Amino acid sequence: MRTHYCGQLRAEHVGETVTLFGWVNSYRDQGGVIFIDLRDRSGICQIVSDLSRTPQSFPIAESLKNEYVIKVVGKVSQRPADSFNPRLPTGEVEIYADELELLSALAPDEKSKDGNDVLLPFQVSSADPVKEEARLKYRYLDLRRERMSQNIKLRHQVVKSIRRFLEDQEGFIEVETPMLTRSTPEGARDFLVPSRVNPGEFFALPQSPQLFKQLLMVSGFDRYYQVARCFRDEDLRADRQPEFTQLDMEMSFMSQEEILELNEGLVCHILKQVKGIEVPRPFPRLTYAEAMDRYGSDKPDTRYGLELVDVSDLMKDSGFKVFSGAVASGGIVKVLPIPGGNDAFSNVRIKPGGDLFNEAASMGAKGLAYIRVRDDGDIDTIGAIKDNLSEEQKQELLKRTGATAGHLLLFGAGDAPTVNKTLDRLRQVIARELNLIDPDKINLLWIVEFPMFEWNADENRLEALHHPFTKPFDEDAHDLKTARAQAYDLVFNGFEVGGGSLRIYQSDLQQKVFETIGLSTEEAHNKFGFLLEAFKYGTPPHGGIAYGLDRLVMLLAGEESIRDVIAFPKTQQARCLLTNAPSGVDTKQLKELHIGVTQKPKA
RNA sequence: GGGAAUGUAGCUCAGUUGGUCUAGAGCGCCUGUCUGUCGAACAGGAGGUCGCGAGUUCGAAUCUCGUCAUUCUCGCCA
Repeated sequence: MRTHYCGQLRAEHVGETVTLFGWVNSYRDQGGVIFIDLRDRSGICQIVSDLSRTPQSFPIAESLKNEYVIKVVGKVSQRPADSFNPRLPTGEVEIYADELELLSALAPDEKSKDGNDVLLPFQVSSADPVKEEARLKYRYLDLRRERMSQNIKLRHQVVKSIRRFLEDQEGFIEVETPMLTRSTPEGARDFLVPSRVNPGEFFALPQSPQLFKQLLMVSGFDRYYQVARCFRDEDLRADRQPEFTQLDMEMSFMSQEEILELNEGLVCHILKQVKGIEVPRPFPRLTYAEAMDRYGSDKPDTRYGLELVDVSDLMKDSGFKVFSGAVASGGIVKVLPIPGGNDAFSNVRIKPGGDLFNEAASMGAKGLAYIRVRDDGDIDTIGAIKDNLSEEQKQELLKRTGATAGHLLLFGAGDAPTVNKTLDRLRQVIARELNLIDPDKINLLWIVEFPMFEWNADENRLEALHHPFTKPFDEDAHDLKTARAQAYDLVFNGFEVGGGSLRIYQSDLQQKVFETIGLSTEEAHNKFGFLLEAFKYGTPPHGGIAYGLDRLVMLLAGEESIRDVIAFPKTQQARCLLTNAPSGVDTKQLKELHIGVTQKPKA
């Protein structure tokens, strides 16, 4: 029976006989004495087998290799003073192996000639980078490595601290909701699951437990939470997987203010418990309008400045047609002022074909105008701008953008969404290049007062920005088209880690919202009939929030992809390299499900 | 669906304008030496379908086209 984890042993254990189990992390044969670094999930400790002191374990010690699984029984000893290892928490002690038992060796390499070679796809005990393909194929080995092991343990700590806070401190009740549910309209594509029992019909995997958690409020649970798996069949990104985890919450009888306050408490609790970090409260807030104005984004990274400046009014009468034309056709002109940008960014990079130009173009910008402020305070730019800028306009521009010698001003001109997207992107690219981002900083802020709706040009209609159950501010309810929603997003260093809203609980208001997005009563009943029905029987005012747990843990772990905080993630092609899912299935299975497939699966 | 990067030994990479490349290095692996190492050291050794398939060429890791995989990204997605 194991008596300790490897990483627990300290000087206080000297003299005790311990039994350890673990993997050989590294192995150093000195001839007459062999050192083994034994690893388990808690850490590493040094095992010694000595020809003179522990002759009975020596032959086995000699036969060990990295990643063998062994059992060790031995006495904890103080290390000789000159061989302490300060890099290991257990570095003051070592265990003399009275007994060594090999529990599991490595299989020999098939290509080995004498059958002696063993082969690991990559080194477990080293932090050297390994290509992601190999890491995913041999994920169980990748998870043995320090980095991933830490990340998964951190994830556990985060979830644990969430449960403690919500359950013990705030009285939340965890309720599970179905994984087999019905296809939801709006939003992302569903993963469908055929029903054998109901030929021709399909379940959908939940994109989120949204409707169920509202029903739980109708049921009177008052405070619900769930660590919920969600599924969306959309293309992947570094921060998007087809299955991901939300911390899902819903509360009754609380105002937006109260909900935000409780959630600040939650997030602070997590940071304190997991990282030992105190974050000042209340978190800063930005309205959606202000965030778009100052940063061009509803999830701005506020760890650095580089704020945008709207100069539409200044440029509307400009002789430079790109600017005046943009304003005349209802668009805007905004500036990204970059201190020191004059030296840092060459014209080649800004002009067509340059990387900054390409960044802008990828977001839909047609061009990238610029002004350089020289050391003597005069400006450099293309003739078309310079010739059409009066001295007053020039001075006003410099004043408003705060531009001084050495500044580079990058301009976005056109429709507001494109300008904002473009300058938001450039802002991020440039901040990274100029090292303006302090990686140790944690900036949390709420974005509030989202608009209820957003124009969908493709479908030529208004669309709910959050979802159609979001409650407008009471004072805005008379004109829903322009109303602000009681919705909020939590932004963490430029990532949206959470978002939620108060929900509509009056059917007449809900009806009006459906009308506004062009949803007929009949359609609404087809899609959400069960929810609307539920609301007939006494519905508490309620609201909630959902956190992207993977993103939150990613940020806390300092990783750049949620794949690095998910034990078994998918590749960007939505495949699992470990199990080789998805795969074709037997025609027998398909027949039972009443499914015909028109496409042959990949071999 | 579009754009981009990458793919050479188990891993990480180098490989110039196509020509001693009969493809190298570090780590790992194998054999050996060594009684205080801890990124062990030292000596020796094995290990390659240059992702795959066509093409150009006297000659291709290198050029062209296609294809597959991994990643980033636009669209998409809250």
